[in-house]
Amino acid sequence: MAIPRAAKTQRRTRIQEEKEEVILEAALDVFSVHGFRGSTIDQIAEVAGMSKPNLLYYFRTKEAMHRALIDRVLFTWLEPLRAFDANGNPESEIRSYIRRKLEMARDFPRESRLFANEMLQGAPHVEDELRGPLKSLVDEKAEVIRAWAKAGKIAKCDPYHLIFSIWSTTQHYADFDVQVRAVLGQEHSGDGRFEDAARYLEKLFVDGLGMRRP
Amino acid sequence: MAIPRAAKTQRRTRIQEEKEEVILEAALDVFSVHGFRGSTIDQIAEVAGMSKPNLLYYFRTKEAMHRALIDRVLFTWLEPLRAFDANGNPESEIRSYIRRKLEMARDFPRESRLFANEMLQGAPHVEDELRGPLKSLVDEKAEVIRAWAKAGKIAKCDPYHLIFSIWSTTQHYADFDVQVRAVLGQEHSGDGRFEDAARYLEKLFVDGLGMRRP
DNA sequence: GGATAATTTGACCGATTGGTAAACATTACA
DNA sequence: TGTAATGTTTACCAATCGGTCAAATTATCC
Repeated sequence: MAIPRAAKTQRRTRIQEEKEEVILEAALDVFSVHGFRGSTIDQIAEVAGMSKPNLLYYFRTKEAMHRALIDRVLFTWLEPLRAFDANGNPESEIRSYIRRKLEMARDFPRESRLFANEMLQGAPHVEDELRGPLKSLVDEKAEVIRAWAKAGKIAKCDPYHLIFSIWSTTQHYADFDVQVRAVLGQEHSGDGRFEDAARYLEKLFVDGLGMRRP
Repeated sequence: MAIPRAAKTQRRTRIQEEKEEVILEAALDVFSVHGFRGSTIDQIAEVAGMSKPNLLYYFRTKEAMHRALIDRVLFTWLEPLRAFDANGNPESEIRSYIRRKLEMARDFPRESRLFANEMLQGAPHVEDELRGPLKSLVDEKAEVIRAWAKAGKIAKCDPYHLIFSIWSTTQHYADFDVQVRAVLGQEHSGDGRFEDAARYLEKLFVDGLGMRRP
């Protein structure tokens, strides 16, 4: 008797772990490009190289697949912000945050697009996470930045909009990759644009925080 | 005999103009949220308040509707960049460009999201426009910025990444509106966040271009 | 090796998809 | 006002959608 998701034995089989991995990988491919509504189980099944009913054996619904994907990605996505250190040097913290975010845009563009799609649609599946854990984390880091400004370590600025602008500029290189490539032309077809962006953005934000002034 | 899109007489009827307007308005509502694949003709028809076959009388296919929408929006969307004046004062040009882009994010968020959706999907419908007209316009304005830098009016910087960063930061307030609202909390439920963003971004970029240094 | 549980698949279902045909209603214009 | 063109709707189509079911196959463990 087939009981999906191993309801009988609480432990997950080796096959389960492997197949769920394959499915989520395929789902990331599809969802990140077409969004939730625009993606079909058949598409994902084809990318995953298995039959549709087989997919539905591991994830009972399309929503369950999307949910699992979002949950997994959400945590690792906030990793760089979490690593933002209150005790560190402001300039190097800002620099390394930008660098890390750009590396993620370069190495995990699908994850970035998955979130972008979700945001564009009004975050119907993750609004709670935004208002809860995300807001808390941002509030905490905003307080750090505010404290730096109060201590005279950096110029005064709105910490929330600072964070927004770092998010948007870095993720832009993942989400709008086609546009960036089209505008830059084929001479930047390698990963050079990420290094150029890193140089430009680090300078922009460091100067913007007045950390380079005497 | 019904011939779609007035094939016989070349002129467009009053009714045609009105209905096509209504349809494109509804299509913008739907496409901007769900993307091309995720949107259905029935959805658009319901928003437009007419029957599905009636929609298809004016636009023969879903693609034709999307195409017409993109074409119309594309032109007005680049308006602010076109207005960027080589003979103007660098600081005020940058400032007003940022302000204009933020106003568009505030007043035309659907148009912004429509493009964002298209970019996320790899620009399957507009890649030619990106490589052609868009790239030309950006190349032209980039040259202006480079000339300013050479003349010592602003600090040296990569003009392409400067433009990218202005695009991304401003459009962020349209495309990621849910996230911005969630993080800022409900006390910023009005349009105040746009004014805060304008203040922050103008300062960031003006400082970044060294225009405030002695 | 055999029993038992876990996995996989083909056939199928009702709902929804983009789109059509033709009848019906309305408008514009002589 | 008559009539031809334009506009609208009902009924429908084949394809695809998310998802189910039972049967077949494979892995696991004693």
